[in-house]
Amino acid sequence: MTAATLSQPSTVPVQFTPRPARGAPATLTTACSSCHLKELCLPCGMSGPTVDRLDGLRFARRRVKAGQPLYRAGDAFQFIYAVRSGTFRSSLAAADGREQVSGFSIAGELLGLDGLAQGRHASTATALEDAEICAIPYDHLMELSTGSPDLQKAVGRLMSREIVREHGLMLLLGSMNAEERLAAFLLNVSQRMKVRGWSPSEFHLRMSRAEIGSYLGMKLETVSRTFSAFVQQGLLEVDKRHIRILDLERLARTVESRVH
Amino acid sequence: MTAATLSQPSTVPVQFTPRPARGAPATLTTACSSCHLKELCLPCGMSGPTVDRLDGLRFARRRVKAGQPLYRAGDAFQFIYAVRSGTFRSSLAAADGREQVSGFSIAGELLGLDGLAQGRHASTATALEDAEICAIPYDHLMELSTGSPDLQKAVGRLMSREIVREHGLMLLLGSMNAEERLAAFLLNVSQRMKVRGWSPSEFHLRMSRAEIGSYLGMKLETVSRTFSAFVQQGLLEVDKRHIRILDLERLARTVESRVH
DNA sequence: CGTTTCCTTGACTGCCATCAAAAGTGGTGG
DNA sequence: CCACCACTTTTGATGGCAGTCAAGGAAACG
Repeated sequence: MTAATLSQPSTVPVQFTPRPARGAPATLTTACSSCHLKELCLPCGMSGPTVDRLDGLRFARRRVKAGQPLYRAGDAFQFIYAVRSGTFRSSLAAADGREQVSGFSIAGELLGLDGLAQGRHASTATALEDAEICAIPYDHLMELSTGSPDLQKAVGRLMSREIVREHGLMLLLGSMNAEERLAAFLLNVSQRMKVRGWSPSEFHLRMSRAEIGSYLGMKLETVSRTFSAFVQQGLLEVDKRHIRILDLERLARTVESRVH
Repeated sequence: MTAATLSQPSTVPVQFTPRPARGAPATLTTACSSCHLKELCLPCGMSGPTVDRLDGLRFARRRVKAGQPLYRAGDAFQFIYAVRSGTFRSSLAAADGREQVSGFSIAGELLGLDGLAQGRHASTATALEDAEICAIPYDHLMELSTGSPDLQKAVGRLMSREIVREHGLMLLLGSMNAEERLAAFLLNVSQRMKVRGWSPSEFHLRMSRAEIGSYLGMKLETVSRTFSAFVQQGLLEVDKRHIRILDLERLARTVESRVH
């Protein structure tokens, strides 16, 4: 529920893209059932036979170089993308040119679902480091799921998951102060690292202070100051973008420490 | 992308509700094709034959009294709801008990899609005035759409629309000041009124200043002050919850007037 | 008619944005 | 190797917007 001028990219000159195949000219094809990321991409209770069914779906793999867009706001919606490696930043542009980061995606996560509503992507997704993705043709996925209630439900859950994710961000943006925001961000990153089998207490952030700030609704200086405050409180060790969480529990309490 | 503690209602004691049929014991059933709201509920390019197909779907109508919940966070997800009349407030609860309004729904709009991801609703929907809704069994809708690519796509678009809506709210919460927020809110209400054939320049708000503030991420006093400021600037006439927009265009410029 | 809830307005405070400067980092080419 | 540049990050000083606390009035309710 916001002014149309904010949420619609429709005022932007349409950039229809029969996109020059960025990266690989010959696209590899892969099968989901043999992918080592399958529990991450499709964790919504998809069981054996349903995953097998997914193998009817052959999709393209593509490389995206650091700084390159995977898709842009206004691009025609064709694919949903699964990140195989690397990190992406999704951002929204307001009518006046302001831009805001709306999310980060790492290996095993999906992006691009926002394009379905309008037939065009509402956001721009940019690689923060060299990355590799699976491009899943949405039409094809729909065909496959016709007649497969399981798959159909799984796709629905994927979309709903995105809605729930944004719910959390709204809570954050609407009612938290700087320390709570950054703590929530770090805990979230930590948990996603953990799910992937990487260390939940020590990781390398791929995004700048400014990008974190844009995502969390605060200025880059405030992000930096808040990192420093956490270090002083003994919660973190920070070396530029390398983070080590020293006291996860106290960090978690920070999020809920609305004094009032 | 936020801490799990924020977005998950899973820490809340499960409130499974074989809900006492609130309202009507005997549920009326209706057909979509004869509903005067059908262009509002399902505006995503659903054409004649597809709507006819919807008529295989018979669903319950239910009345909800002002102040009563339609569903609560944690309730098992069964239905998506179409508002026939009245207004609903959706709200999220953080782990520490803080609550935040995540949206308002008026006649012709859908709600409840957030429950799909977890099989339980993530938010609570409460009637702000006496209301009437259609409860559409999600399982049944899925069955119907199996074998109907059109209907399937339409459902997908509905979900995506919700994602895009939340995008707009994120932009608002992340980067606007008080005047911009309230202006964006009023413009949004105005447009939704217009779509429904009601006056876009004069309407009655069903929610309190506190609820508007919660939704926009500001305190009720600030909402009140900002209303007063708009009145002084000659943008609005305000009589409690009755609003008349005097200068829509200048109000729209307010939203984009990031001085910067 | 009393009680409660909602709204408005005022005074003060505090958090974070803004402006500014300096140090650190990485890449490029002489 | 080092000079040079562009960019990121950190830290300090200051100011403004909105939060907080408080009080009074208006409307709604039982």
